[in-house]
Amino acid sequence: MSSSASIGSVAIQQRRERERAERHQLIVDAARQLAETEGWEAVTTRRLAERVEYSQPVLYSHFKGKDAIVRAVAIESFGVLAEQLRAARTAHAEPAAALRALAVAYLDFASARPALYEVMFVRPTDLAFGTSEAPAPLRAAFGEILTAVQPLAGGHDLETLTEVVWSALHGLATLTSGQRLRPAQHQARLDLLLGRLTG
Amino acid sequence: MSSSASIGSVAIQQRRERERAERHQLIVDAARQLAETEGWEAVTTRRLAERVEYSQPVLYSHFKGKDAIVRAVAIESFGVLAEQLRAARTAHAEPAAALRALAVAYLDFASARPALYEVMFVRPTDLAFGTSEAPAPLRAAFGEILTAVQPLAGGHDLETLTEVVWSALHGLATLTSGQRLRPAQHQARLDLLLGRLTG
DNA sequence: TCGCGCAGCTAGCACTGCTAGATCCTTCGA
DNA sequence: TCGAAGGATCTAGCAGTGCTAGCTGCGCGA
Repeated sequence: MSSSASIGSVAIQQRRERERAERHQLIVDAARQLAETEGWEAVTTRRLAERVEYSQPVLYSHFKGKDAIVRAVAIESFGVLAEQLRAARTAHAEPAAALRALAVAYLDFASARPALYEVMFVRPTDLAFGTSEAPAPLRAAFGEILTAVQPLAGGHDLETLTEVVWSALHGLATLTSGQRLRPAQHQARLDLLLGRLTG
Repeated sequence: MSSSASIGSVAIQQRRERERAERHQLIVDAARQLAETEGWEAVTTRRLAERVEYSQPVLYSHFKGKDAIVRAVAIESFGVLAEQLRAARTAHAEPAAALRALAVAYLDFASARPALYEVMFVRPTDLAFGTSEAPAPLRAAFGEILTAVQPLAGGHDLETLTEVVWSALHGLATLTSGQRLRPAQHQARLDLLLGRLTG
């Protein structure tokens, strides 16, 4: 029966694509998990292959190289961050409170998930940012900050002010993670920053 | 003649120590030069050894490991940055102008010498910072920012405000270097930041 | 001038990212 | 039902990494 045979081949191909997609995600998950528990220097192709219970070359049938795997983790993480920023922002009606909650959420993400923050913002990557080619989760994360800043922009250019706010948060996040700021003054710094930038 | 012999041995030992110190500096210079021209991924022990015209093991008689060489470059660079910040700050009598010049000098350093800035502030290192064990050039660099901020601190805690200013500059520096901010708005961001933080 | 001590080298280990080529298993057509 | 074709997967290996054990030969002191 040629008809059932062709139906079968389509179903089989679909199943294969589904299995491939699952394994693709398995690799990304393993990389993220390994990085979060042991740091990015522990993420090697051999250890990754061992985790997903396949040989190394399989990784290269899914990704062009190790960098592409790391990039996939980064893009996924932008989605997580965007979601958390949104939750924090929308939990407050008052603009100043919303921005503050968003800022706290941003810094919490950076300190709670340093490996993810590192690969998203610190490690030099060729991820497009400003352009329209930037991945959607990435634009979403920036959009969250922008939305929170908007009601407080006053006479300033919204996008410029957003860039400044983001830069300051990023600076606080990375210097804090590098233990270069006095931990006890964490909240005082944030208060001072937000009070001055959007007072 | 035992006296001349012992004098000779002292002189010889001094010469050896001098030569060792010169070679020590030669290694640090080679590492810095290699990093600035080809990036830190090009700084390998083999290429470094080739540059200084010795075999690899010689590096390990001077430094505990590759990390120690990189750290030496970082510490040296803190001295350079501190000097440039000082020059910019002392060139202006008016406090706001002095702080602005210092900020511009900071961002210029980051963009003109990205490899140095990276190893000083971006790469995760175990360099002590807040403590008194921090290397002198490192404390000097922070002190320059603090001195420039001081006249404009107003009612705020000086050290906290300095940390915030530094964080914001650091954020601008790293996000700019990663091409994540709109280049054309560079000056607008700095104006906005300084105006708000120390207005 | 001789012998010692140590500076510096050669060679190699265990690891890295990545890939060529062999192998086996699945699927399809006769 | 069976053989052949195709592709998915693995083994083995390359060139490079940081680092070190152990040999060698030179320079100094007596």
